[in-house]
Amino acid sequence: MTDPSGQSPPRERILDTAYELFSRHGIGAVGVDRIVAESSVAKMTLYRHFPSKTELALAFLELRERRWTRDWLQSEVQRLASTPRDRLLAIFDVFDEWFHRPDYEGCSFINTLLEMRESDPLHEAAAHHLSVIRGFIEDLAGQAGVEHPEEIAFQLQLLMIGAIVAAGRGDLDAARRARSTAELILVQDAGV
Amino acid sequence: MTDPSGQSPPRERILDTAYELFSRHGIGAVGVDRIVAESSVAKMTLYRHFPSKTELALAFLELRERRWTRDWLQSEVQRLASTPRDRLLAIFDVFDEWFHRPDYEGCSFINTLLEMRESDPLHEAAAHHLSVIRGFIEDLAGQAGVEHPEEIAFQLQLLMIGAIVAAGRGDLDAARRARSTAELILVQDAGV
DNA sequence: CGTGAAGTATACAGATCTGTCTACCGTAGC
DNA sequence: GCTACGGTAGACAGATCTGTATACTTCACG
Repeated sequence: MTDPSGQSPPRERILDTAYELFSRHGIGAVGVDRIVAESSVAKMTLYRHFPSKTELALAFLELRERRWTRDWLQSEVQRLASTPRDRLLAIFDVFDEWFHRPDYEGCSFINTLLEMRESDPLHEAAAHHLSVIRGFIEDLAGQAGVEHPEEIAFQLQLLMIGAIVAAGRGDLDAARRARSTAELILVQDAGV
Repeated sequence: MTDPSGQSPPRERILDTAYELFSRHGIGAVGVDRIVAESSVAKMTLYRHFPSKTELALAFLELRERRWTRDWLQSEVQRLASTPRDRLLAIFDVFDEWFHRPDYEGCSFINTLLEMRESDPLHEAAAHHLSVIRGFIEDLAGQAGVEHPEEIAFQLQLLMIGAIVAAGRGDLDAARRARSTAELILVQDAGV
């Protein structure tokens, strides 16, 4: 993991630094030079491991999916609730905690999707990572035995995205409020 | 309006061009030089009317509120439906047409909110213009006699924002689908 | 007239960005 | 010991961006 001098290997340091900076400030707003400086690495080393900034950003989005989507969101949802149905609602409890962090950074997938033009590989990648999240919700909905898992997942993700943007505007209680509409959606499906 | 040679005054041409480019490509992605070129104006003329690019972008957001929020969204909603309650739902019909346009450009307020860092005047301005839209929805909700107009407006705007981002990802039917949850929210309020 | 304001055309300063090039260093493995 | 490779340090090319400076034209208005 770490070499004798106590440092992680260069590729790992680069990606870690890119993760911190890209997720906090956005991909476009962070230059390669800053990543090089803050990861204490030579510029040539970065370009040896990642042929372009775009490739580095794609690796960042992959890492974001592992750390944010899987190791945080999915993991917390499963920790907080035990039944699939409760877990669908727990998404909004997890979001509530997230929004209230003093260093709330927003969703890199939404930010990247909107920052990059269509046909940009980063735009496509962000869209993909968002659809992975929807797949996760759809799985939960399926396990919960709802009538139309795809539809439920779509509607819940609308609320999640709306809440994330609202939180970026300063509505820190957006998740708590979105949760009540999420409940409504689940009740409605059960009633059909 | 137009001078003898058939051209609008320079300030108007600049703002029109900025409107087209900023709303389609985002503020950060469009340089002052391109606006200068496409509005057939000298660079000094632009900086005579707008002291900085930020001021020009603020004027663009104001214009966006007039053209998009007032002259298009509000106007279409009132044209399509006659009762306040129907008008709340008509928002999503108007969005449906919007999303299906081949040149769907997204919401400049959301884009700017996420593109600019907090404390940036453009971030604040975008947040303001979004709250104006929520005020419009809240007014309609009040006229519709719902129990909690502020809450209804908040929830409907969550759906609107979620649908706009989903449309940016390619879900062109996001508005039509969001509409059904909007109906649910209104029914729920009526039932309390 | 003739004066001053507004517009034009263009060059330029200064910053920043991505990506490349060169020269050097340390070390692991043969 | 030598070689090959990964990393370092820093300069640099070339593009792009905001904003300014300069010199010329046009035209309304007193």
